[in-house]
Amino acid sequence: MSSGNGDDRLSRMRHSAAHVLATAMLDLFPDAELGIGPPTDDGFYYDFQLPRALTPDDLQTLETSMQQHKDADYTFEYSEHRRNEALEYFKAHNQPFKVELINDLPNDETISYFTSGPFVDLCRGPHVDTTGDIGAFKLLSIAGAYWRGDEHRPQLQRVYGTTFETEDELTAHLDRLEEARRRDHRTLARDLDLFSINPSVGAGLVLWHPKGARIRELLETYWREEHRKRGYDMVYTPHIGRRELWETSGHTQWFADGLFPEMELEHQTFINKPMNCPFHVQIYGSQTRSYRDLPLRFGELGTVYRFERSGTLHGALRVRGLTQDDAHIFCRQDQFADEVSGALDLAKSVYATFGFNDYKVDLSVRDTAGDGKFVGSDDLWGLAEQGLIDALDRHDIPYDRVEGEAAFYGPKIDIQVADAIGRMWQLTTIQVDFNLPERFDISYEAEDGTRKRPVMVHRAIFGAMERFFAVLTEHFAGAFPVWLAPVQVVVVPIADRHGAYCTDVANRLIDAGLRVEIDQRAERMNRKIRDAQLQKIPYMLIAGDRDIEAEQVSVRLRTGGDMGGQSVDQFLASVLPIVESRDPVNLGFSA
RNA sequence: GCCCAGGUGGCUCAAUCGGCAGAGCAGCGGUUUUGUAAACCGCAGGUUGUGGGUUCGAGUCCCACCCUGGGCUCCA
Repeated sequence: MSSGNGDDRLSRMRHSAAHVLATAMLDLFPDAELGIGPPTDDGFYYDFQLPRALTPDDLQTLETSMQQHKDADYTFEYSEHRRNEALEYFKAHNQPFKVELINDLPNDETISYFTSGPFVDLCRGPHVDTTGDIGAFKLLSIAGAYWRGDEHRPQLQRVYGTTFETEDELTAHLDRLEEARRRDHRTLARDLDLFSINPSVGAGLVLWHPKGARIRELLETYWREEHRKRGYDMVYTPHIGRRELWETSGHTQWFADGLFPEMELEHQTFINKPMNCPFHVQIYGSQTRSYRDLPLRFGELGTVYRFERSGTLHGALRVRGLTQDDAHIFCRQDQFADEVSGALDLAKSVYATFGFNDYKVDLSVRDTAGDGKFVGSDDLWGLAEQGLIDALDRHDIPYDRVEGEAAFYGPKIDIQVADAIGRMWQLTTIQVDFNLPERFDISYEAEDGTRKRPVMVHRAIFGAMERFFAVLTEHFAGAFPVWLAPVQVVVVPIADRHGAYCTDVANRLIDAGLRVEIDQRAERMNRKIRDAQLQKIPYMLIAGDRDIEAEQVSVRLRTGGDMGGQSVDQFLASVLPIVESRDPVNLGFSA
């Protein structure tokens, strides 16, 4: 079945390829039990229960067999069947998963098969006409997957593959996968000495090395500047706090799975904070607030700890200790749409700074079912949702409404950005919360002298420093913009006798505020250039006899190319403006 | 957590049937003083993830644990 994936020709091909994969699998293992085999966004998979674990060699065997079934050019034939007949057929063929699927189909649903040569599958279609119409295909990987995504059900072996109309398109897709591997932040982090994750420290806990830390510091400075401009006040709060605080906030109830174990100290129980909000609420509550004070915007780069299951950890993208670029805005009900709008504005401005030109917005709301996953009254949820919609409309931002994905305390806007090779990353989240103010009983004194409840907006723009840094690393493939590059310039003396001149050049650049290294190693210039290239240092300034004679340096860019001789002042005049403007791509020279 | 695949100097990898743990890069020492992506010679570097077991003998076989990776959202 391909619902939700479109019925276009490519999806039909992929869905059909999944059937051919199952055909080949039954050749290899006649006893294979079939799960499901749908098309996906860029390929297809099929799940199987098999007598033994698949090996990478099996993929080759399966591909060869698939090619034979494709060449046989079987017609995909559609047929309809009565429920009893279908149940008997799949029972007789020892396909318990198919039997379960049929049993779960609504009574009025038509039960249909698609037959292609020797293979019959319970399937709604659609398919291409014949197996020969499946384009260029390739099997990619084997993975475990629970039947119906439920960890309490049997685990099947999933084979992933992909299909494109032509060999060229398939090759291009495989090249994209290769490009993604080349950009992997875990590899780049080691090669560029940015951060490490060390089992003796703990899984999911990031150690920032000097170069990574330098980038983080620059990101944080930028973040603080942007927030101060927009009326945020910075706060700091501790890493641990009393458990009661989290009981009040609801985290011990609603977020229990994510909490690190408790610590007992002098008859009090503490936990590592999984979120910063209760602390910020305490700061709000530390004095009587007037309607005139609102909105109050408290920002913090707050490090929180969340227990993530070991299998879900991934480099710096998914970790157990993360620093949220968090803020909580306390405002009046009539202000919160403005505040959400302001946060959207900030997000757009931040994306532009990093060259993220494309993004997608989800509005996550409650299930209509509700089913006890959410707290708070219907009225408040309705108000919150309307405020988010108003803010999105004000920016003319299109969005998808996602039912059931709201936070337990309120609806939210999530933004995914597309990186340089088109992959989507969830960064920003903006959440309205009528619940915490209630639970912590915070208020402000209104114009009419009554006590009123403020509304809280939680929001993170980068999301978390660890994750954002990983995304940037992959987005830029390690070639960070000049303003972020840990080392912006390396000065390369051609021979030892040029060392003093190079030191002088480097000092002038450092005085101008650039991050500079001199490569004084007893290596040839070619080697120094190669190493600087591999470190993706934006500028190499080379100086030998000719340069000293002309009181110049020879400029080389990491993008390749000798820019020729320049005076240090000329060089600074090209580079300083792009550092100042935080240009995401420009190196300041036309190559 | 679960399934599968892995874990051998800092990194990338080798080691036949269970029989002396090896190479390149990085590092260190020396020689070379160089014009736009890797100079040359040498040295050092290991409790093979951890713990246990089998064996005359374990990187290799068995058990447990830890960590890393691919997945566990797409529902005929």
